Amino acid sequence: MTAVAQRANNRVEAVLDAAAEHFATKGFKETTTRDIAAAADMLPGSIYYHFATKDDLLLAVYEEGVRRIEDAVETAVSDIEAPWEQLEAVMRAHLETILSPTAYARVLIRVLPDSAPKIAGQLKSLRDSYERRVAAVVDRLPLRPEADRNLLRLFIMGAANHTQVWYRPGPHTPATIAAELVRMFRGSLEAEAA
Amino acid sequence: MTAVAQRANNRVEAVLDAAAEHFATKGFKETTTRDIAAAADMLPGSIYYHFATKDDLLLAVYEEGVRRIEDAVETAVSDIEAPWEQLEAVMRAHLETILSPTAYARVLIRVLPDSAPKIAGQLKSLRDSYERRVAAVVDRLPLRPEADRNLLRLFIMGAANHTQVWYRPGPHTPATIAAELVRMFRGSLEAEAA
Amino acid sequence: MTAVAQRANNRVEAVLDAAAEHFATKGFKETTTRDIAAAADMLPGSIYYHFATKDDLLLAVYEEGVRRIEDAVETAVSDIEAPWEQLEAVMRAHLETILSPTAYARVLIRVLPDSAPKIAGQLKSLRDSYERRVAAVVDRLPLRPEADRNLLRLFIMGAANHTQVWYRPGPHTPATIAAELVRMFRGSLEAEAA
Amino acid sequence: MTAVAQRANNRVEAVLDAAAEHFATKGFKETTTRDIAAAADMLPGSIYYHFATKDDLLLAVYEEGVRRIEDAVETAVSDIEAPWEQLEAVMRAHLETILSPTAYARVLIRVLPDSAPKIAGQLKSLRDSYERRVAAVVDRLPLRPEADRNLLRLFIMGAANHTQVWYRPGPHTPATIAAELVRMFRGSLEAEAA
DNA sequence: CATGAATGAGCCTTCATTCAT
DNA sequence: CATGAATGAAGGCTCATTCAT
Repeated sequence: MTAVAQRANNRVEAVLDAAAEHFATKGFKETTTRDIAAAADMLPGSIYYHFATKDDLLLAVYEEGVRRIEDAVETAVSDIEAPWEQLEAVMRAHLETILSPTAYARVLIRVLPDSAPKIAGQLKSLRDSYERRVAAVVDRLPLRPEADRNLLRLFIMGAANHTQVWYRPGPHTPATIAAELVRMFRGSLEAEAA
Repeated sequence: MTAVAQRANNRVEAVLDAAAEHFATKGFKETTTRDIAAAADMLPGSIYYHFATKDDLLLAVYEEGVRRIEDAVETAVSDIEAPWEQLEAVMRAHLETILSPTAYARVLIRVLPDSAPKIAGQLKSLRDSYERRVAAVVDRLPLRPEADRNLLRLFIMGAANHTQVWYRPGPHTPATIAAELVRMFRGSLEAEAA
Repeated sequence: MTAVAQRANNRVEAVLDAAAEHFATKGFKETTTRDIAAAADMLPGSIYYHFATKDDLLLAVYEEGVRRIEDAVETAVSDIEAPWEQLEAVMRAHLETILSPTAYARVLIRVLPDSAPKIAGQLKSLRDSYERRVAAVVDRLPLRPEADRNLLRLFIMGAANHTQVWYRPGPHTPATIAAELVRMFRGSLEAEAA
Repeated sequence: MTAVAQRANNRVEAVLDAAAEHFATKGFKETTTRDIAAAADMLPGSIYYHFATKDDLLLAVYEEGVRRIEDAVETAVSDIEAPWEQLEAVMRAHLETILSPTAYARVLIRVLPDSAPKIAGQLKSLRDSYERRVAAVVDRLPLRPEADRNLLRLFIMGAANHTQVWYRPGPHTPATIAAELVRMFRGSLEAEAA
């Protein structure tokens, strides 16, 4: 990569970082393109050299967010075989990602797809893509016959994402929260060992 | 109440209903005062006869929303003594309220307090007020010693509120969801009977 | 009409007048909505209370322009029976209208339909409507058999509209120009009297 | 001319061709410098290596347009002596040029001088230069004493230029149109042979 | 009580132009 | 010669809010 291309990438990334940060913190509508430009140390019009519309910017942030959280999850899962331990690893990676100061994945939770009606469909697809990855892990869990696997997934995701509202650094860490979360469900739902 | 005052109230309520509906469905920023006026069958300026600002409208909706959900919970809890059954009743009332087409309480979940920075503090207080009511019910649960009561509450609320994103009328109802939700946690956390 | 409605109409007309004046003089793209607002003694946003878009404004001006020039032509033609005299009357009315300081009809000639791609079709329809009215008059002319009626109409309209580029008040008036114009074509094209 | 200078000329010509094409088709304001750059297979900034401003580009196109149409007219007129036949040859050359897909001369008709206020004077001069050449031909016509030579010229030019609006390839060609046009005026205006 | 025209700050976006490389 | 990232003024449009009636 040439020095020029390097710098170019840096600027795009700077814009993207700034956008992610603002979207995650204040919301999509609440963020102005001027906010983003200022945070990226650019002038208002300059953003549009790199992104055609504000919607496109959100889409790019979403894509990067999904890439990051899927990567994190994939890595976490890679060398774990036991289903419940796998779920815990996933939740730990999930929480670490959506609670990290790096904003991309936080946007996935904070900004609802219909904040940008024109691209709502694409945003939903991105969310779904990730959700399916998590579902695959849930699907491997050995559950008591009467358990509703679908509800389990929805409850767990709801509980996990809600941390974004209340979590502050303190005694609990993403890791301990993930452990507790999985433990609570596992206790009632795990199939009896044969 | 005089007939005139009655009519006045009707207009205020019409505005409030319209605002709640739109806030719950599209979000605060995404809703224009014109949207609300049109839905209340008024002209744009007329809203300001009843409410000084758009923020005030949101505050009023929040207040009404808290009132309603607290009422629902209070009623649900009133003649149940057993702690876990009480929690289930609370969750049932909670879900029925935030999933009901009547929009007030839905706004509590959908619209984050910092959508309106100037009144964010007041909005948070209102949310907290309700959250404390639920906490009181959680506090009565007999839990195993190692269980984290605080996390339990946050997980449950997260899981419950998340229904707003995925719930569609179908085989599950707020009642069955509440039952499942409480059952899952109870199984792992309930203290052994003496 | 109430006094209020009267004032309202006045404001709409003021906007329309200002828009017509600017469109006719500087062109559509070259005119800013701020120009129009200033000329109508309003603030930039105020125009949008009356017209949804700048395109709509152009459409309204076009409509009024067609209405005026068609009225003028209709009146001119009404009590004349002789075909060539009728054509002269039409051309006189046409020239008086497109050269008058009142700008509406001038816009029809000056602003091409594809200045506003989204409404180009509607603008063309409006032009065509008028063009057909003129064609009806041309169709009544008794011409030598070898004459091309269609070309005649196109030449006459071209010559007439071009006055907008060169005409300045002076010895010639719309009336004398119309007379000359028709005379030039009539001499070569009129069918021999039986 | 060196090979380098040759290539340089090629680039200038490419820009000019692209500009002419776009100005003629969409208008001056409606064309962006990016449109032109793209059509010339360059990057946005590169145009400015060859032309200082967008206005300069228009000026250059105008100049080339005048050069071409004057050349065409000069050639057409060169070996014809009879005045009316000369006029027909001029009109044929004129129409062929302003209707040809090669865009330079089309711009002269399509883009009004005050599209670019700063150079409007120069653009008008260029137009006038050509107009005078045509006037010289009209001046040679033997006309009846009462005919207005000036109006004749203006009518003819108006009718001819208007073809740009309505002409589509079909039964008529520039040549047949020119013939008809001159015939129509000649019939009424030609002085009686002595 | 309500109106509805008007406001004006501010938003997203465009685009001719610049300039370091 | 050409690049391409960046500029910054300006444009069309939105919308919470005001106010005379």
